[in-house]
Amino acid sequence: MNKPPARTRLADAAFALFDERGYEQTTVDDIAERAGVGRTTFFRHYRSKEAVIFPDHDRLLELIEDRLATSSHSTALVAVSDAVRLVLLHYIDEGDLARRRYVLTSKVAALRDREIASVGRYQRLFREFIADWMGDPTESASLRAELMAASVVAAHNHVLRRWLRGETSDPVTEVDEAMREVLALFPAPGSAPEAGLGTTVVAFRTGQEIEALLPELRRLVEG
Amino acid sequence: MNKPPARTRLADAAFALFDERGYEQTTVDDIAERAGVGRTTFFRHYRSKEAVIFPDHDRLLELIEDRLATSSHSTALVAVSDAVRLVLLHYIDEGDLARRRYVLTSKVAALRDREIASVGRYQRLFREFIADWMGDPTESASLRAELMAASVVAAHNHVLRRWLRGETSDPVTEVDEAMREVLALFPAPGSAPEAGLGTTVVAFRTGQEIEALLPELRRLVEG
DNA sequence: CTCCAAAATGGTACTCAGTGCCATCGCCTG
DNA sequence: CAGGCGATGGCACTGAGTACCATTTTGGAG
Repeated sequence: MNKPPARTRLADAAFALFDERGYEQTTVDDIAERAGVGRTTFFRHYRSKEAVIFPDHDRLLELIEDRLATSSHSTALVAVSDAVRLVLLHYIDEGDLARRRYVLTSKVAALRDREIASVGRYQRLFREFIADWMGDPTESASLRAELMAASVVAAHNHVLRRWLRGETSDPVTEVDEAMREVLALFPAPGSAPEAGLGTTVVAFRTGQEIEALLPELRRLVEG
Repeated sequence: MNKPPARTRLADAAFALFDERGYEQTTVDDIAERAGVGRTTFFRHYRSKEAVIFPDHDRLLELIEDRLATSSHSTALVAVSDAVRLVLLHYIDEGDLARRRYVLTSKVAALRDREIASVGRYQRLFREFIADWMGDPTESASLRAELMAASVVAAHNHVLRRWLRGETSDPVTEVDEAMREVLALFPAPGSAPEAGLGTTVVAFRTGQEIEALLPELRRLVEG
């Protein structure tokens, strides 16, 4: 009966203690002691106390980066959807562990902040990728890239949280739907004018009659 | 010639030292010493080393909360735009200080994370406010609230960063424009049908003639 | 099985952020 | 002058994270 490797024992001990006493009330020494290991060994396996809870955040970043890298200009949006699905699937694979982490991050402000910061890095990747893809250095394009990245990440988080809370049993389908909804918000650049297929939607509020707006509408449509 | 208050001296000393040696290379003792005060006094004025750089993040949160609170159902979106403008104006008021902070957060990962976490709190406020405003507990509405909040915050950050980098001299106009663009992404639910005062016009870019769209436009306007 | 080298481990001492406590100083008021 | 009060400074403590070194364990190669 071989012991499980130290890394695993440490993670188990950490989560157990966090459940028992709370995150702040648990010291690294406590964790190491319960894992039957020296304090030094803890820091050798996990960069920090927080890192026990978010062990493979870096790997996840690489996963996204790789998926985005292997895409052509025409498949960019597919790559984005794929990358998002990849992240979601990673959490689902973790199963119970992800849910325990969620409980912790919901309670402990420091951990919530850390999580948000991680998400910020994902978002940055998406933003840069989308901006590159658009290729248009215009300020308006840049804003659109920012909005799109934010929406993509928000959609993912939304579905992920639903799954973590046990509000859905089919998160993958849901995230695909959510991504479709997000991408629908942002008209594919160039596709509408050229083919007459795409749809650009602009909404504003006014007191005027529809007929009074027709000239402006014509301008919008006919460019 | 009275000295400026300790709080100010501490902030000055901190920024000066961060510029000279970098953030991590500066200890709280260094800051206190240069400010000519005891270490205890530092922590009395700023909760942490990071807090010297983000002093009124809490006040900013309250500012947003207050502005959102003083709004009726029909002025919800105005409140959101206002709150965003409020935050932007706060940074602009800070002037050079905000720019120095930006330089720091661009260089130091820990500070960038902290900043992102702060933004996450703003976003949460907006998300909850928008969700309440929509009132619709549907999963689809919930997703839309999330997307909208993320977009609102992203738009603000986009313009703010442009101003911080000196890429615009009229950020307020830009943020208003950006907000209009964001709100245009999300068709206002129920606003058109209810009063007959406001008119929500939706313009599609499409291959069809405008006249062919009139029936649909009427339907949207007249509910 | 033995021996050796590399990897993993444990211990110790250190820096630094952050907290708690208590004594002190300056200043204002009655 | 006495008393109070807020701001300060010093001091000791906890706990995270780092650096270094000695020791043990492990996994091959012979």
